[in-house]
Amino acid sequence: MANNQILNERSLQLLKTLVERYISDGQPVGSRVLSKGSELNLSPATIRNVMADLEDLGLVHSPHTSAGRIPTVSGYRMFVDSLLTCKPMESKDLSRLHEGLAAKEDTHDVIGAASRLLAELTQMAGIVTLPKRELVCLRHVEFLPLSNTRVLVIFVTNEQEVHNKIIQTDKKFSAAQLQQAANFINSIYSGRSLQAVREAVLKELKEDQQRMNQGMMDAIKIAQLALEPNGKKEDYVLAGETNLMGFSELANRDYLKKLFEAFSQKQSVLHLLDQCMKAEGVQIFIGEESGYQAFDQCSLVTSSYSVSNEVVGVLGVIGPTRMAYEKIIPFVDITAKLLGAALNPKTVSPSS
Amino acid sequence: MANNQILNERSLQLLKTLVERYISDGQPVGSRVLSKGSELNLSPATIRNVMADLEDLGLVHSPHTSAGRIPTVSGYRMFVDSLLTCKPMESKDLSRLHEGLAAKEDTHDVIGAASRLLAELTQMAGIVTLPKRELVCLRHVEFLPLSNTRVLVIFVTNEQEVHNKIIQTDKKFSAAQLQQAANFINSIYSGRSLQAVREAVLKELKEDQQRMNQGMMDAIKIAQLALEPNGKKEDYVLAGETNLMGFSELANRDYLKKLFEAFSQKQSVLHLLDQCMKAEGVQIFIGEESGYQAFDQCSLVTSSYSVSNEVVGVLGVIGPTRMAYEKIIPFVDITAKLLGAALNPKTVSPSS
DNA sequence: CTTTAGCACTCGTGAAGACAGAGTGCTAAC
DNA sequence: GTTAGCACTCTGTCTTCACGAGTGCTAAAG
Repeated sequence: MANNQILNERSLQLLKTLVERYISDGQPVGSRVLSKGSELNLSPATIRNVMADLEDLGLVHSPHTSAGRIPTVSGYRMFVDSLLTCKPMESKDLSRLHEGLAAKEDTHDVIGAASRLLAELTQMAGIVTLPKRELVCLRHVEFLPLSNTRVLVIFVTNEQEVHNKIIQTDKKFSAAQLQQAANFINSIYSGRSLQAVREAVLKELKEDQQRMNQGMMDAIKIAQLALEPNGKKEDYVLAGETNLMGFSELANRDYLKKLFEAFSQKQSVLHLLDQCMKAEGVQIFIGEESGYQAFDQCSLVTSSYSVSNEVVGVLGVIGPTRMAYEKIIPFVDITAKLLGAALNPKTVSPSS
Repeated sequence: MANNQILNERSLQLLKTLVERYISDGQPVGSRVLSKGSELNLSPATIRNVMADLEDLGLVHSPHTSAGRIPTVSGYRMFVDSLLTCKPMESKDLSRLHEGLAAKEDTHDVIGAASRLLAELTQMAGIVTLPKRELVCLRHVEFLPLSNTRVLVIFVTNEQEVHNKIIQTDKKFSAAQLQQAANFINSIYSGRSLQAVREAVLKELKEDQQRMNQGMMDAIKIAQLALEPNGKKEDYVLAGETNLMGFSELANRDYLKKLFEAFSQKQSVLHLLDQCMKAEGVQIFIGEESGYQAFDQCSLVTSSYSVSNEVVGVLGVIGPTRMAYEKIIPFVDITAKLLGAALNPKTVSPSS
């Protein structure tokens, strides 16, 4: 009965116009409007038959007997995967995007700007993960003594980012000793990616202990502690969450609460975004597909972004399942590319 | 008619129980419950007379003819200022607060923890401003060359905080020159408050140009740029905003949207908190008193917090006007003191 | 076999009316 | 000054009713 064969050209065409119609109006679509709205000249009665088939296949459903149909998650999925015709971005938006991402000093500022632009131009929520630190080059490191055996580690990556953490060493070092250690690390490892440095340091620790003097040993040990995968996991910058409060389909107070709690918990969002990181190109979660209750009324359109051909983060847009996918998808895609470009290290300063 | 004389002991007592009752039940309070609920043995009819007086004075009002009374902003104000009997904190909460603030490495972690505790223990929203940087001691500064004439400035304050910014110098410096400049600044100014350093630097620039060699001049100039009041204004950490979505009096979707927009705009919130900074001790804004539409359904209970007897920030709780002031006020007060203590610089490491 | 017209049926919405409950203001008595 | 009593008012809830929209089914037409 629910044979796929039944999905002939005509049914698909009707599903497409139904979804488009529902996205633009937000009302369940009845057979009458569909009859007039579609190119095919079919009577409402015929359409009703087709709709019944689509309903059997789980692509649409009726909120109640005498309402029109609305797409189910599978319906949206089919629409997005095979029926959608993307619209090019409006040039107004494109130039807004360009100017918004230009002329930002700090990486964090660029990320924040991207997030805000995503929100502003879609009128939904924008989200951008901070670029993965691992793949970024070490430029300079600094160790400062705190009380007892605690050491403040500052490292500068790429051009402009500064990170810091506090480590516990197993013995007490003076400022001078730490300075020396930092000099040593800088001279050897500066310019390599953090990941590469960590691996090199671990290798040193295992293999070549004989060859080194005490100072070098200390330096390596401190470096090893400093580079330990950070407790602070990846993070993201969210913007325009409040836009989501305007959508009637998300208007339920309890649901909104859950959603916003998920945003501030961060953890489930990060997990979702992590999945998107693996896939190249635009990735879409529709409604329940995300697997998180808090998002089952939302869709998430994401794309990973890259710096020097290496995927370092994800950005996206969160909105109600009823969103204008045909505009959002190319928009997210382009924004990801522009962000990657904006983050690309500029002419690196000569190191003297 | 609206003579203050009319506010005799009994009226005040009734206003007090009315407010208490309304705070605990959330329902307009009628003369019958008030008659039973108050110590004074008065009939409902008498109470109605008193209520009419209170209404004339603008301390209570009726949502409609046949509902009870609810306090107005002035009513709350009078309650808070002269009628309130504070309850001591529950020891359970107190110990939760102690343990929650202890054992945090980073200043930012402490602030975050404080904010989360405020939210958790009150079931409303907690807010804490980052400590003012101005009054904090410079410990170490570092200059790194970027491309062209841009210099990355890193400074470490107190024990554990690291800040950074990028400045434009008027000529190009080599890494070595910058290193020298940093050494110079560190040796002279380390240990003084940022504000003091800025003043000293400006003074040097104006007065003693003759006495210095080129290197010192450069160092001072760079320092001056680095210490320029930062574009990044003060900031705050908010927690538990989502708790606010649970209150029926804030349940209006448009209002919630405005409120959350104000939170992410930050600017009006910062302005409010700034006012609280000036006043010692607990400060309260009830409803419209804040002067911001977005908060006219909310109350804000704040207290400034101090490090080494110097006010450096503000913390507080945001909730509906109908909140348990008698518990919240001492709670905010104590939290502020504990936060101040937790931020107090511990035994500073010998700078050997 | 597919498409269409016709019709009875269902469901949600909004207006209108009835009614109980809560609380008031006023008046007159204590 | 305080209280009891009473008429009045307003809200919230429930029911009823009519309406509109849209369906599913059946039977006729192509």
